[in-house]
Amino acid sequence: MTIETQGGQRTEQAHKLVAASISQDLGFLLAKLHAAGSVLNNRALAEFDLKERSYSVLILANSGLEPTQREMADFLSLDPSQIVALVDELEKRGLVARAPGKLDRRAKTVTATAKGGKLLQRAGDAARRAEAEVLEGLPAEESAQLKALLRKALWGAGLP
Amino acid sequence: MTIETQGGQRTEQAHKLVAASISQDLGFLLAKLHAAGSVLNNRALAEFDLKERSYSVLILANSGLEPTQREMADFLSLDPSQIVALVDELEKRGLVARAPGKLDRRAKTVTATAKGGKLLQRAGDAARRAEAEVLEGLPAEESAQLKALLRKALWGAGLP
DNA sequence: TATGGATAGTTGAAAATGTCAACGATTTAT
DNA sequence: ATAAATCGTTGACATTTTCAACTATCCATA
Repeated sequence: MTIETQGGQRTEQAHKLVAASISQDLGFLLAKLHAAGSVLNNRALAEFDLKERSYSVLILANSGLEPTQREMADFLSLDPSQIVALVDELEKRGLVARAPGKLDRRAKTVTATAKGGKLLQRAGDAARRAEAEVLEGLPAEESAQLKALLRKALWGAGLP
Repeated sequence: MTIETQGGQRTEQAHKLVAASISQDLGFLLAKLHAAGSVLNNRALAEFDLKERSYSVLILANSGLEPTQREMADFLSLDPSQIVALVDELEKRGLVARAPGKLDRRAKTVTATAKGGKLLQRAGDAARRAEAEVLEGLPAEESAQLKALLRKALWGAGLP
C-alpha cells in the first residue's frame, strides 16, 4: 500500500492530487485506505469463499461472546436484515449455528461450529497478510499506533 | 464519536463485542470509523445539497490543480462513470465547469466556478465541524497523528 | 395479570451504488 | 499510415443500502 506497488502489480501513481486539501480530510483518508484494504482483504478471503462481511460475522461468532444478531448489526454498523443474509449463508455452509437466546427468546445467538473455527483460522492468516500489505508503508510501531488511535477515536481511552 | 454521545443523541453503547478480536483488525476499524463519520459528514453537508462524494469532487475542482475526470476517479477510488454523474450534477448547478484538456483533447478538466468556491467555503466549515465531532475522543495532537499515519500508509513517508 | 408499547429477527420492495463492456474521439506507438 | 491504447460517456446488470411491515416475544404498569 504505498505509491508504486500493491500485490506486486503497479496500481496507483503518487498522484498530483495528493496536494489538494482533501488529503487532510479524515473521511477521505479513511475511505481511501479502507477502499485499498478492501480490495486486498477480499482478494485474500476469496480463497475461502468469504468476503470482509462474512469474515467479520464469523469472527464474532467464534469469539466466545455469543453475540446476538442485533448486537452484530450494531457492532458492524450493518442493517439487521443484512446480518440475516450473512448468517443464513454461513449457516447453510455449516460454519455457524443459530441458537435461541437464553435470556431472550426473541434473540438468536450465533456461534461458530468447529468447521467454522477451522476455516476462520486459515482465513485469519490470509487476512493478516493482507493487512500487513496495506500497512507496509508503516514500521510496526506506527502500525500499532495507528490502530490504537482508531480504537481510541471509536471507543475512548479506557477500552481495548 | 465516543461511546455515549454523537451529535447530542445517544447512539451506540460501549459494546460487549469490543472484546472480540476483530477490534484489532485494521479493515474493521477503518470501516467503522468511516461509517460513523459518513453519517455526520453527510448530515453536515445536506444543508448545502452535497454529499461526501460531490463534496470531494468540488474540493478537487477548486484545488487549482485542474484535475481531469480520470485523475479524480483514480484519486477518489471511484469508477470513471461515477465521476461523470457527479460532475454532471455539479455542473448543472453551476458549481463547476468542464473544459477540454489543454494537452489532451480527450480529457476534460473540471474547475470550480466562483459560486462553487463560495459554497465550498461554507460546506467546508460544516465538514470540519463534523470531523471534529468524530475526533472528539482524541486530543488535538493525536488527531493530527492519526491523520499523518493514514497519509503515510497511503502515500509513504515523503509526501504531504 | 392483562394490556400496550417496545424490540428481535425476518421478509420483500425500492433506491442508491458499484461494476463492466461498448462506443466515438483522440492520442501514442510503430 | 495504421494499430493499439486512453478519455469520457452511456447503458445494462449486480450488489448493497435502506426501509416498512410482520410475527413472536419481552417488559412495564395499571
